[in-house]
Amino acid sequence: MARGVNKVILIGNLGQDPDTRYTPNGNAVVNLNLATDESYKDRQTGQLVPKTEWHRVVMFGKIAEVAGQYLRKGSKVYIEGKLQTRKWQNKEGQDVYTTEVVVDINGQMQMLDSRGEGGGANQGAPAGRPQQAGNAAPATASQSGQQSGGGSNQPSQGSMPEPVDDFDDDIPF
Amino acid sequence: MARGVNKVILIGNLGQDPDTRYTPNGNAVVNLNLATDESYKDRQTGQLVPKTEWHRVVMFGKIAEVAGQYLRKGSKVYIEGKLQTRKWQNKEGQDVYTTEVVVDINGQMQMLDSRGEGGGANQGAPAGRPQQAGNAAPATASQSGQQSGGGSNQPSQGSMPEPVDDFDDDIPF
Amino acid sequence: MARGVNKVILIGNLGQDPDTRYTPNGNAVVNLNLATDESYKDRQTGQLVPKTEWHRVVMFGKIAEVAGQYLRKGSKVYIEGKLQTRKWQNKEGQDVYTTEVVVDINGQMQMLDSRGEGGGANQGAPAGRPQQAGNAAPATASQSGQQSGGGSNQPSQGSMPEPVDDFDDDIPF
Amino acid sequence: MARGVNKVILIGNLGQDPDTRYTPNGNAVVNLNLATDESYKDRQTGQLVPKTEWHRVVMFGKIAEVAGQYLRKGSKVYIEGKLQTRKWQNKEGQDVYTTEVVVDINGQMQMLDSRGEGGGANQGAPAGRPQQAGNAAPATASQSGQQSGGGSNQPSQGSMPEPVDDFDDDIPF
DNA sequence: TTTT
DNA sequence: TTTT
Repeated sequence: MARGVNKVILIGNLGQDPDTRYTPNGNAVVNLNLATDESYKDRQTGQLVPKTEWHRVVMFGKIAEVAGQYLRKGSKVYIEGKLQTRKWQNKEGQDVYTTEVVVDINGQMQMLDSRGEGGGANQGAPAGRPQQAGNAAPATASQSGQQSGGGSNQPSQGSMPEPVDDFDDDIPF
Repeated sequence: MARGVNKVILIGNLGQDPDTRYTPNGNAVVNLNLATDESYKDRQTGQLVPKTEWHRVVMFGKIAEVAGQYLRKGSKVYIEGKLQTRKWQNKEGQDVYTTEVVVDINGQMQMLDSRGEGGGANQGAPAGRPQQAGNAAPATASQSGQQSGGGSNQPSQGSMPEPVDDFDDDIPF
Repeated sequence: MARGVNKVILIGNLGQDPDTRYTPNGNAVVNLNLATDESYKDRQTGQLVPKTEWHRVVMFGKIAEVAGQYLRKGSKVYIEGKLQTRKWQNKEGQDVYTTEVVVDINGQMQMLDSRGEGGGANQGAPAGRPQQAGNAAPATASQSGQQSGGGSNQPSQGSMPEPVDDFDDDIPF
Repeated sequence: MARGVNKVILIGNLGQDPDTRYTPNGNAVVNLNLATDESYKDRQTGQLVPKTEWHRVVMFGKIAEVAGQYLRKGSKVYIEGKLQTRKWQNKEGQDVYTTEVVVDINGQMQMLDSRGEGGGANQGAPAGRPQQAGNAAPATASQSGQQSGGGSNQPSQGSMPEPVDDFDDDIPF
């Protein structure tokens, strides 16, 4: 239930292969960087200037499993989720805020690489939506009705992947 | 034009009165903090736990003018915008990233306090949508077709309000 | 699961009290007429002309129960659903198509009459969101995770309310 | 401007090549049939049953031109528009209502066949987004800020393509 | 009438 | 920091 609406809809491409982890309960958690492109007219030159916006996306549950298995660097994807800002401490002990698009049991994902390669897939890893039998990937994943054992759509601080250790420096985004 | 989709839809309440500024060209820029509420069931206790998400919203152009004039602390509002992450330096010279919901010429706003007071309005400032003549506020503002002089929908770094000076400490969010 | 995206988002007011029925399984089905207003500039006169669009909304499950109980004629509401076109026969045996916004287990509803009356409520029926204890209505209803007994989100022709009988003439919309 | 929100977001495939026409002012008007797929679990059999929903889409202005030029039968596309129900008379003089998704100056379109053929393109007509120079199609089209000469986003009855003549029988949808 |  |  929610008093208010908090909805994000993105269509973009993955900057890297998705990062898949698992909670202690065995629930998949996938982190993505998604690029959405836009171009605007420069006031001075009148030129059309391309501008890429990067989005940090976190997926839980069944959608995370599908995303981790079938999305690859360059994959085009539709996602629907909600905005969430997380507070954490960097090495200097300072508060840092990271805003993410959370795709949980109420979210949606749809792979949009229906025809051909996902682009830039690593060493034989499946990209886009492979056609071979026994590996049929759903183009869309929604989690409504799912009984996600660990309540992954509202993870407590403790069950979330620790963000600080995942990066080389203080800036996680 | 855009290659990709980057859309945010929020319904929430303002945490404070909006902060209105003007670019050198005289275009209004309004900053809001918007709360969206959600509640989730705690795994341990089974209790319904309320959870508030705060969103930093930046409005440009005509929508900004309407928002600055009619929205107040507590006002309920629908907004449609896009995600944008800004990079800036804090006092220690460290990179800091702030994600905002940008409501520009392509965005939309709708005031939802149609019946009665907006709540918490300061010293005589109009709140909600007052019915008296001569002060008729549009409940909705969209900017499509607007010829926003300063190109406010793609502000260069230079024309944006300097974020660092606006706060008492390093954390702008 | 879905291959494709089919999403409708509306904020509008009810033209009449909601029409609540029940399936043989006891699941609530609510029909609403929702008005969204828009104004456009007339080419000839340059005048701003108001234009109201009416939407036929059908709600299932828990959302339907909440809607039937708390929404009234004039109530302002946010809904999220999907488009669905139904084919039926009128008295002359001709095929007629009716497009509806279906709010089922994947949809969302949020009442937006938080302050004051919902407007036009009939004889003591609760309108908007009444404050009195024992009658606390959720402002928002989402159905994710709900185990809707009768599978009300994909009703077979047989379990749906018969559309023809509900109206005085052939035109159900 | 709008008092209310009326938004439709679809990702689907075209059932046929788009139907392009022009208003007396020379503005393009494109009609599409868009399929969105969904599957639901049958109550009796427990089987996953596929279900296709067909949407009638009408595009105006620049988006219509791009759509008419680059979309083809089978093309996958993202569109954002608004719901509109039109009333007209069939041959028997009866009122008929047709609900369409209108993509005008406030709408958006994004072609999603970025990699490879659009599928089913007719005799050499460009499908999907062809890569060859001199034929570069924008993957996305938005019309905000556009000064559409004929006010195509709010067409009067008179300037719209006459629906009755376009079909073999009384049912246009 | 599409798509996988 | 909001709202119910």
